[in-house]
Amino acid sequence: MSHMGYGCLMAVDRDHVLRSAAALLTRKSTATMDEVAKAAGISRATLHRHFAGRDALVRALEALGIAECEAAVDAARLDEGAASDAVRRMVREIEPAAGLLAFLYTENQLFEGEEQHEGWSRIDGRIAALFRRGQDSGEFRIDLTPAWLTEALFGLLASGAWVVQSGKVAPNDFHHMIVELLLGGALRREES
Amino acid sequence: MSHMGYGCLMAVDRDHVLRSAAALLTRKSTATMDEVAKAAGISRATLHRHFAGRDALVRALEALGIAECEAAVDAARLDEGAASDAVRRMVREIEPAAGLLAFLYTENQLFEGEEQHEGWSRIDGRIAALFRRGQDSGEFRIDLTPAWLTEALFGLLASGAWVVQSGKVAPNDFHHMIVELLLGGALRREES
DNA sequence: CCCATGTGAGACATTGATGTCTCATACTGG
DNA sequence: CCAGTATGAGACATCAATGTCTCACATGGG
Repeated sequence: MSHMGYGCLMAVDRDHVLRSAAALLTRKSTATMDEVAKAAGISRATLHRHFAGRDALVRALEALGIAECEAAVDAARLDEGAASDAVRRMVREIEPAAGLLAFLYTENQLFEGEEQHEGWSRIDGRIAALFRRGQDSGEFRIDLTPAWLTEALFGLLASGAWVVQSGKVAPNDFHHMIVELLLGGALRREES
Repeated sequence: MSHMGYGCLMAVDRDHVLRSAAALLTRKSTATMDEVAKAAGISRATLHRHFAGRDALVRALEALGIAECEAAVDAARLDEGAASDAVRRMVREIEPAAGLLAFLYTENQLFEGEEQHEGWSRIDGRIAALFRRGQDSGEFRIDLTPAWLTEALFGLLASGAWVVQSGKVAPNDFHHMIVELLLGGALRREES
């Protein structure tokens, strides 16, 4: 059926375009629609048929980022085992999306007055709940609020993505850098 | 003398415009030149007489940020006393400029191909040297590189500025949040 | 074979920000 | 009072990105 074929093809292409745009905008956040189209291997006309304008593209990327974040949070099983292990699993799962996250992180600074997507609130809530669980179990310190720890996590993910992209640190160190700084800090531990 | 008066007045006004622009762009990084002018209480023509274009304005803001950072680093006396105390002093000194830093932090993501200002390299180097000193003295752990700790510090400063601006945490908690997370991490300490 | 549909290429107008210019006005020092 | 100067207001051109449209081509199914 033409309708079936149409829908499937569009979906596949749309996803491919979205991935290409994410990869490009992660590196150059001011890329033109022409550049985005070229990066995806399609013409600007076709790009505009998929996403009616740059705004729609960014919104779609935001939705993709939210979906990947939520999937990562699901896969990390935040309510199982030690809270610190859950944090490690989460960073591990979210690492492939760190570049996209970094792009959306700065892009969100533009959405000044507008309310942010509901999906972010949900993800923020789930991660904050994990930090709160760690505090209740005595694993995490209580003088750093869950809200701040959540924000700091996203900030460190963005910083990590950029510092890896700039070549200052090896991609393999990404997970260790983020997790160890977030959980353990820079000070040397006496124990262990 | 007209020349004297001219120079002095320009300098004062220029600094005032720069501060206003920094305050506005910290909140709305995409503000128009008209908005910047209005925020400074001058006309767009006069703004353009001080800074020939948005690019020049951003460069001037970058120079201001570098100057304030360097002054903060100087005032913090990074090579005196315990490294962790030096970090605390530095964050304390740099806190007033955190908003401007956050703006420049995202703005630098646009300068893709271009080489960054030499001033940043100097500041990065001085801060990285502090972390290295802390490692050499056994105060800091050695598995987190000074380069990463430096980048993470700037990332946390930007995150802290935004989270305070959004009202999610109190401004008074800024210093404690940044320093304690950077130095101690989220895990509870057994000692002390 | 023929038609439908997606696509690429390009022309064209629009829009928003910006750079530039002129002119009238207010102030300041001599 | 007068000259010099900075300023504000606004007009105007420019420029880049974008939205929109048309047309030709290819491909795939009936």
